[in-house]
Amino acid sequence: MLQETEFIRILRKNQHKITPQRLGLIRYVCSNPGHFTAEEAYRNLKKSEPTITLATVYNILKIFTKAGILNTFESNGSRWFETNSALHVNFICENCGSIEDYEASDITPILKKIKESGGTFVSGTILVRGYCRNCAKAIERDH
Amino acid sequence: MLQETEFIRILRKNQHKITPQRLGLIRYVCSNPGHFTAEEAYRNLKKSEPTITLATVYNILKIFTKAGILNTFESNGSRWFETNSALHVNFICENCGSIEDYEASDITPILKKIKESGGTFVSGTILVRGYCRNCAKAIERDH
DNA sequence: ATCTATGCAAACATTTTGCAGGCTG
DNA sequence: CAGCCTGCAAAATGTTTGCATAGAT
Repeated sequence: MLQETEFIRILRKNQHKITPQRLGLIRYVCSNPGHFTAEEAYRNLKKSEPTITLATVYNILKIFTKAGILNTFESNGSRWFETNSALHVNFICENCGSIEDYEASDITPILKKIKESGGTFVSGTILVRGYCRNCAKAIERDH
Repeated sequence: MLQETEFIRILRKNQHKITPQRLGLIRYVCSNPGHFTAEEAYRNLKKSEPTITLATVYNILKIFTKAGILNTFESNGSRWFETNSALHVNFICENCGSIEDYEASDITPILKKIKESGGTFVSGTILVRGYCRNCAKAIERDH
């Protein structure tokens, strides 16, 4: 996987050591390109790194986020992570909690305004709430 | 204040009683049109309603949000509220924590895509992180 | 009079912290 | 082998819950 070596490169550049736990998380995010919480990553990492603790996962996730490997946002009482790609819409279903990505190519004008007023962009998240197709259908049926 | 009677109307329509605590929160949000947490609202409401508790504030905030009076999002470990206006950008400074609004007139195409795929829109939040003008300047000075 | 809302305290969930020992570079 | 990282336990933070009483309609 190309991304794996790229992520290692980024970590090394930022003077971070490549521990088995960190490598495990890199592999997890490379093979699970969706959204996940610390808890989910923890459960998954335990398979390859049985001694790992949640605190370590939080620690690693914070480092990865600062390094720009991950993007993070808060929703439904916990923090979510995703591989950091272009600014896009996270559509969160109010019923089943699923998170779905939508492209948002038309966002750049917003960032321009912020820069014009002297601000510096670091990261962005667009959260849209509603009911996903499946839940919208199910709710309609209940009427 | 025009909004005050409008908010009361909305609550009544949804079968919610107008208690002094709720009226206090309505007045707070009408006269403080920025962003606030439950804790901040609590501190403010205590002035006029000294017996109020945080739990009640949370309760009221949830009701107001469901009724569409408030919009809510999570950031920096806690939940934020704002009077629900058009979908806009919340620019959050990573350094000082300030939240600033930016217009986002060009968002509608995104919602269109969600509707086209069968989803139902409820609410949306755009969070952009970076450094506000003041902090960006200060950080630059430190070099 | 009815039924909902408040106030209180305790529970809960998530994230952070401090430190001793272990491992990477 | 120096310094950063992990694992552990405990603490801190923010939010929710259950229940008895008070209050709005």
